[in-house]
Amino acid sequence: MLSPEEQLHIIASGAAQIVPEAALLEKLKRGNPLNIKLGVDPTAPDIHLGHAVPLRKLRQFQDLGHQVTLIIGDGTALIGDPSGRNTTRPQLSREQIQANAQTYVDQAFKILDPEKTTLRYNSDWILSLDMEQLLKILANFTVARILERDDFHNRYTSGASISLHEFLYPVMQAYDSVVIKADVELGGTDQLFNLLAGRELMEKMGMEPQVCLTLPLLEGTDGVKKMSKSYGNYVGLTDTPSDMFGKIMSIPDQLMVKYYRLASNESVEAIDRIEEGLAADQLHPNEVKRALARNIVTAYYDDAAAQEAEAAFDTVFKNHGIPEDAPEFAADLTPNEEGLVYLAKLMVDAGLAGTAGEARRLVDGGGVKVNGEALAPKTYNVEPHMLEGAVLQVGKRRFCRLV
RNA sequence: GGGCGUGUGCCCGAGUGGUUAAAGGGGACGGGCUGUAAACCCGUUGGCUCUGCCUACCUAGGUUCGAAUCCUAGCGCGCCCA
Repeated sequence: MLSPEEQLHIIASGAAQIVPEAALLEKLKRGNPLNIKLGVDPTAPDIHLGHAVPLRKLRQFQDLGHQVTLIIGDGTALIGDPSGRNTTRPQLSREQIQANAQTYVDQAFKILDPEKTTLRYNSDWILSLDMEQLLKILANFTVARILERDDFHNRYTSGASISLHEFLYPVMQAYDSVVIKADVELGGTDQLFNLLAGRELMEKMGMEPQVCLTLPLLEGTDGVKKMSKSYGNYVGLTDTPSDMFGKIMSIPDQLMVKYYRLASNESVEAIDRIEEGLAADQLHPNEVKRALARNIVTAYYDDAAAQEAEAAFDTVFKNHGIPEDAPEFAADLTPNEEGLVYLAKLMVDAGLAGTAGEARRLVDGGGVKVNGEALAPKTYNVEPHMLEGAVLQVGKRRFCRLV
């Protein structure tokens, strides 16, 4: 068992803020397993590394001997978290919520230790509250307090609508903490208000308040915007090992340590050394990034998969070879009257280009290769024998084997 | 309910009757350099077997030889008044 101070060092790694840190140390010093809470909205069916950040932090707590309560917010989802929104969220149907929750849980247990995880659905207690109980809870909050929230404040002052039920979201999330008697609650930095509401409510209801731990938002592979499916800059937990490896290799160098802390399985001690090594120019960034990519692939698959992914990566990008798992396409090589095959259309059919015009432009830009040989500009029609069993390549990463 | 304004390509944003498939920027994609990073340089960015044709500047009509540009109505958005 690590000392409370050592535990705190690990817990604080990568965290944005711990409110209040002293209280967390106090709790750790008692030596009992703490109850760590994370509430999730069952709205996002595919999880990516960004969603996984708090899950990884929970896992660290588990590895330190603590217990986790994962709350599926199927009750609060009926409200829809107004965080960061400037409009009211659509309310999801019960069936949709149920399906999303299951997908989420399946993926979450790739990270969490099931032995130390309690799974709760907050509809169990939220939807059975009677009016008397609800009023008692609501009496602990003031309108002014709730309006302090940035998003509510902005919407209120700008004249946008706020439905009354949205006011209840932070209250219900806070009530979750009361029900499960949370010691610590995790969330993104945008969740701080909700987490603090939990702290306040517990205190007002005569309980020891929870500690709030926020985690930074993880930037996506572009290194600028937060990781999100809609920005197309995400690394999905169910991505293939090769994709996962390649996407991680493409992140900007400055993000490597952050990814290590928030998205990898590496020990905090080792990450501290890597950070120092990079700062002192003693470690080569490319080696560090490779190790990071291996680590993350290993976390979601295994060692062998990581090695294969790295080898495939080298084949394509270091040795400019052709990957073994290139998708195959049964091309129609029937020539036209001139005895040629219109390549631009074929590329569209094979999924290598969106339109024939784009394919033509790619050819003109020198981005299209047949068996590793770049086509000359204007080569939109080629002789059929050139394509038989050939490998078509667009750019560095798109391949297609014709069969 | 009344008044004013605004609506352009993936996004922002010029253009205000005629070489306009629409300046400029961002993003994205391709090439070079490299560590598939960043930075930098170059190119592309409506569709089509393309020296041409077709479709486009919110939608529907209209004026005109000719409209993204003018007119009318509708829709969306913004501001002001009630």
